[in-house]
Amino acid sequence: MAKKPLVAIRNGGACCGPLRNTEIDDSGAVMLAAAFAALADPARVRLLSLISTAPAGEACACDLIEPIGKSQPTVSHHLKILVESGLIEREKRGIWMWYRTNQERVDALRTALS
Amino acid sequence: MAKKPLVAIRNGGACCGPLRNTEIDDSGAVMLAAAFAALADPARVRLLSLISTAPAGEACACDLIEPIGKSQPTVSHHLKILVESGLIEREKRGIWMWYRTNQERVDALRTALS
DNA sequence: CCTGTAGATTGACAACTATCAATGTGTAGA
DNA sequence: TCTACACATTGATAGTTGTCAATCTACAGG
Repeated sequence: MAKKPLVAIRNGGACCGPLRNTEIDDSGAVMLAAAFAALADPARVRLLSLISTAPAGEACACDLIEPIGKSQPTVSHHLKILVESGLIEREKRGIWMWYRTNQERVDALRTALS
Repeated sequence: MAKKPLVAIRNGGACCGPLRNTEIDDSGAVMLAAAFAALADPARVRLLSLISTAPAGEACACDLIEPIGKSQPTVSHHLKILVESGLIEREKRGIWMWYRTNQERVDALRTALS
């Protein structure tokens, strides 16, 4: 039976360092996975995009329902998941609910993919 | 009944542009959501991390089972999901299966969060 | 060929998710 | 206070996901 080499045969020493420098521990993985799960639905990806590109970085819930093309409770449900993940925040003004991104959290995800 | 202003009250004109410049369309959102779904489990986040930080950017499946702490079929299942998402690739050499990241796909995710 | 090993696949089940209709809650105008 | 509105919450249901035991496939050494 062949013995597995300790290091991959390809690129064995000459080239490129690892694609990431930092190993992700277990609790970090749980947090990252929860954030990625919040983006694991097309409706939520589009909601984050709509909110991020909205004027002044804020969007009213009333302007998010029609472009998503789902029922109002369903859009509200997706917004709640995004809020609970920390990727967006919400604030009530009058009868409208305004949403904006939490850029710190989004950046944390981007950093994890570096 | 109050009339909703066309633009958010906060930061109304003076400051900062949108957090993202590009609106994400529906088919793009579906693809992005599928990729994020592949990272929506702590085991898969750790697998991607382990593979990315492995020497020469490659890791043997046999070295991935113990650190994940799940059964061999379960780890194989998670690796399959990552492969099908396009975030990692695999190659058989002898009796071992070697995994490496598809950096182009990972970068696409990072760009989407910019 | 036979045998041992690496790891993928199958089958089953419990846990979770997306969706909508119906309903509840809080706000503003009359 | 009554009414209309914006949006959250509830309840129900169909579809999806994570997990492991058991099994299958392919490779290498003898």
